Amino acid sequence: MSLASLVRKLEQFVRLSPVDHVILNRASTERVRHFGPRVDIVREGEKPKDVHLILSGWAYRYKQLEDGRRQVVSFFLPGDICDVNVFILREMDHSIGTVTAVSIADLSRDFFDRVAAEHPRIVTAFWWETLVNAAIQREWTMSLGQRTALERMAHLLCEIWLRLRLAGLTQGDSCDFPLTQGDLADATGLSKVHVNRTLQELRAGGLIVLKGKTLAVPNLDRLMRAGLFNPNYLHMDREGRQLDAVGAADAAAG
Amino acid sequence: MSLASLVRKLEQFVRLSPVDHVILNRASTERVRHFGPRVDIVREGEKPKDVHLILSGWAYRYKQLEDGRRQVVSFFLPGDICDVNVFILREMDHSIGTVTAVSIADLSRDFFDRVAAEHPRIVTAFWWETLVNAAIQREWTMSLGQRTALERMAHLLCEIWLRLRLAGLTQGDSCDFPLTQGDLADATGLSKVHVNRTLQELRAGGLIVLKGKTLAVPNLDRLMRAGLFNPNYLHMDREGRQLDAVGAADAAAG
DNA sequence: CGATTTCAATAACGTATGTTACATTGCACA
DNA sequence: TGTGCAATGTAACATACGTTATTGAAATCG
Repeated sequence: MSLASLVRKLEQFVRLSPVDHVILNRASTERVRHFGPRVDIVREGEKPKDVHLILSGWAYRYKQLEDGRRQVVSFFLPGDICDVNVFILREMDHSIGTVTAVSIADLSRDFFDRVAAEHPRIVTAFWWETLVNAAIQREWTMSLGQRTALERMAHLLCEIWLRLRLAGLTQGDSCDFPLTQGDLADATGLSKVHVNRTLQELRAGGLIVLKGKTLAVPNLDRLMRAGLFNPNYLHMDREGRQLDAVGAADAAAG
Repeated sequence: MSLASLVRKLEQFVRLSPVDHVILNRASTERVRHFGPRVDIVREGEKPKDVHLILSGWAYRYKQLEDGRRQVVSFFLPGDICDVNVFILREMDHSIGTVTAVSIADLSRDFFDRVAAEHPRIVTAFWWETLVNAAIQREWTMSLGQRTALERMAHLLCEIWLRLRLAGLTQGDSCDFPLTQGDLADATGLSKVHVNRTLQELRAGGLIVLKGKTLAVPNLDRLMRAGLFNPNYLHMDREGRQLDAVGAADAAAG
């Protein structure tokens, strides 16, 4: 639909010039594609051709073993960029599939070359995106290696919540939440049955309200404590600006 | 000691010019520091100031929970670069510690700015490094989420083996291996006891010979099968050049 | 609008891996 | 050249989570 989420997110970190806005706007309207829900956008083994910018909808990156075991290795929310500069690699080592209907803009190699030469702020912003995604992946490693099922689930929900909030996609204490328990199982490395048990436990503790495709987080602090969640790895701050300020601004705006 | 491993590795992917070599050589001799074994180089919460290039020795990145649970999220081998452009972030979200004695070269922000402007090959090579590290982190997510203890351990050993080989640090079918079972436990998310059981099982199957600080892999193919290891994620190939060619060249040279 | 499939919920039972404890080996250093 | 501490090895026991199966509730669709 729009690149509002991307701009909102990047501007938490760097101040973009009016020209930068024009550049990003053009890049995100030129080559747009639409996909249905539960469909593959990119398959492991393919030659990466473009960088994908999620304009709307949810998607995930996943890997699969020959025997069918499947791991979701990251989620893409609106405003996320799949992988800056992937096209220098020969083939994809993972697949990307949609959760909901998704609109993406394809960013070409040329686009990046031009940006690199002429728009240093955007370059910095993209490096920020790259480094944060790396940090998220490390935190998932931490979760899968050390956190219990309950902690892991709480942690994941906190992360998604904060990322949505940064993109301007939460309303008060609730948000759209299109993931099934199967998706959560693939992302947390738990069985579907145990995901169900774990969600029940979070509900019983009043930590989440999850019904249909809506998630509410009545008390983020408590959920964060349950997930041993330290938001530092999301690097949602510019010099002199704290995470709380972001949240407060959001609350005031919404 | 030297940047031979870095250059060897990068040149598997891009062909660097003589000038590029000079640039890298200067960068890696200007500001060198030495550390003892089992020491922290960087601590979570610190302001990142430089990018670190490992000249010699092994190190790891790790994260820790308040109650002490600890996860190694990646290993650094000679020739590895810790995180291109980290200095744009406000604070480290993880720590870096040494396994053995380590020599590192600190690469400054200025260095990257100059390289970006004048040495496109090096930029491409650094992007390759960045993308491969991201792919490795995803593969660890896969391992921790889906692979059994045995598969996980076999997979990790394959990965380390191939990375060492690419850096020119294997001799025939064996290599230095300074990790303790405790390190392996922190990296695989298993207990030390189960790491021991798992190594015994790999030994019993003739998949590894691990004694003292030396690892031998008598049959890489079998170890790869045991770990459900697909080397694609390491992207050890340039157009028209296959992984096998790399291995063959190495065998011939060694 | 009924038919069909997907998703969520729950129960009974199984197991891979964790925990605690202690013995043994190896290696750094006095 | 012992002596002490870290690393490895092993056993007995505990448990968090997986597996299989069944049911009901919601979406989805012809």
